[in-house]
Amino acid sequence: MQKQDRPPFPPNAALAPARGRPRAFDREAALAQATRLFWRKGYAATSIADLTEAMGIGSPSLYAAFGSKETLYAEALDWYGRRYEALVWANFAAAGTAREAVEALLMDSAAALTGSCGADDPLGCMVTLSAVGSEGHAELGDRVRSSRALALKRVEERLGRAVADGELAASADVHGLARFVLAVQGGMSLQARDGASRADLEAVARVTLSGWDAQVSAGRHREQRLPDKPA
Amino acid sequence: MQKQDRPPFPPNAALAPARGRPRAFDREAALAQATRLFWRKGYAATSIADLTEAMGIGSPSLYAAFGSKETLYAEALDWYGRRYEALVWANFAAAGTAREAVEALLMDSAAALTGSCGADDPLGCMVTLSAVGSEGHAELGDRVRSSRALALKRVEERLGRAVADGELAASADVHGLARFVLAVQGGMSLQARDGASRADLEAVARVTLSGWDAQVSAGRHREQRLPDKPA
DNA sequence: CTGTTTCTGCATCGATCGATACATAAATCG
DNA sequence: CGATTTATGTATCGATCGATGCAGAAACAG
Repeated sequence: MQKQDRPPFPPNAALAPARGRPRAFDREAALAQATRLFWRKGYAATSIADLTEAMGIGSPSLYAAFGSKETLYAEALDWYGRRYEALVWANFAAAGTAREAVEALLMDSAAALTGSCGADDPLGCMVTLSAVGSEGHAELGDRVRSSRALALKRVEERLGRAVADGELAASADVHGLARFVLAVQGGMSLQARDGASRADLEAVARVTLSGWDAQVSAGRHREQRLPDKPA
Repeated sequence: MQKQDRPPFPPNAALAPARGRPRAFDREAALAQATRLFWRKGYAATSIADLTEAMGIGSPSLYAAFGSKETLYAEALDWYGRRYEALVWANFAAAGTAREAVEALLMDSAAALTGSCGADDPLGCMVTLSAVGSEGHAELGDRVRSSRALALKRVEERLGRAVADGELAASADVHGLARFVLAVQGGMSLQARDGASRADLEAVARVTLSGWDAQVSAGRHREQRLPDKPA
């Protein structure tokens, strides 16, 4: 129902002859600014006037290029994923063991969530902290919820593989462990937004991993001989 | 700058003769409805029209009784604390050991955050999930941040006492452990808002406590003989 | 050049935002 | 009773909300 940014054909935009007056601003840079603003203030508290000021364009240009506030937010979510997802998930995916994957996820999160990667990015994770689903925007809400569900699925899948590999006991609560890991990561986002430092969050990660190690070995002990908690 | 609800003198409101036309609505019930709405939708996404409809009053009555949207939100935070804080912190405070206190905190949170106490309350913690500080309302932001900081201080204080009692090793990272426990609780709020069940969150709590037990004993082991992780 | 297409800046749309003015109603005081 | 005080209901305030109309500018095709 809304004209897209440059028609979809030809698929290679570089070959499009670009009819009409060319755009006077960098669409990518403007989207980056919009993303940072939504990230920092949330959807409802960010006005079109805020956006046009941060993006350095007029409102007709914004609507011509991005359609509406809702579709701009959706594009901002996509851009955020493309730009930041690898910071937290690349080492997770490359790790040889579930233990190392979780360690990478939490330690990399401690850095990314406190702005230790990008220069002056907002604190915490835009997707984790987004409350757009509670603000009456069902479509955007589904989007962020499914992103968060995907993260849970990734960890569950990795832990399931660890069970298949024998790294984790077959009796391990894969779903509970996955929810636990993402609960810690989500809590790190909340604390980052309140000003926790990278070192603060790394301490959280260390405690988590110590518990992970001990629980896994305790689980094996329990599996072999102990019916109750060790201490 | 704003007339309070009934003058502060005499201090006992029941003895006040109540001059003028009496209020036609239950202030407490109206505040409860306002709290639920702010809790569910957040500050920015909740309009005065939403509030007056939910509270069943006209806007002049709202302003006469509560001052402004900001002061109403502040009162809602107070009311939320009075009404729900004990659900999560009473058993924590009464527990004989730090281990039992943390267990109580997380298990009671699993119930409260999923609406297993009140009938149809919103999901997750209003204070934990409040983003009002990022939405450009500094005063309210300080309020929720200090509430969250108080929770951290409570856990730190309890863990510090556990170290003094000998329950935890003197080498235990009290700050990191406290941040860890609250990160898990915060993550539980996020997952509750996404629809996680009480059983889901209790699984998270169990994993956390297993790790706690194992880490504490591992810490003691390390303190006594082992320089590295057990497994 | 003319015609077509697309983007930009100015002005502004109707709707809704948070917040009130005002007249009236309902209570107490004297 | 009238005088005073406070709350309510209607109607509305100026400001801002998200979103556009429109004329001119800047590129293309012919």
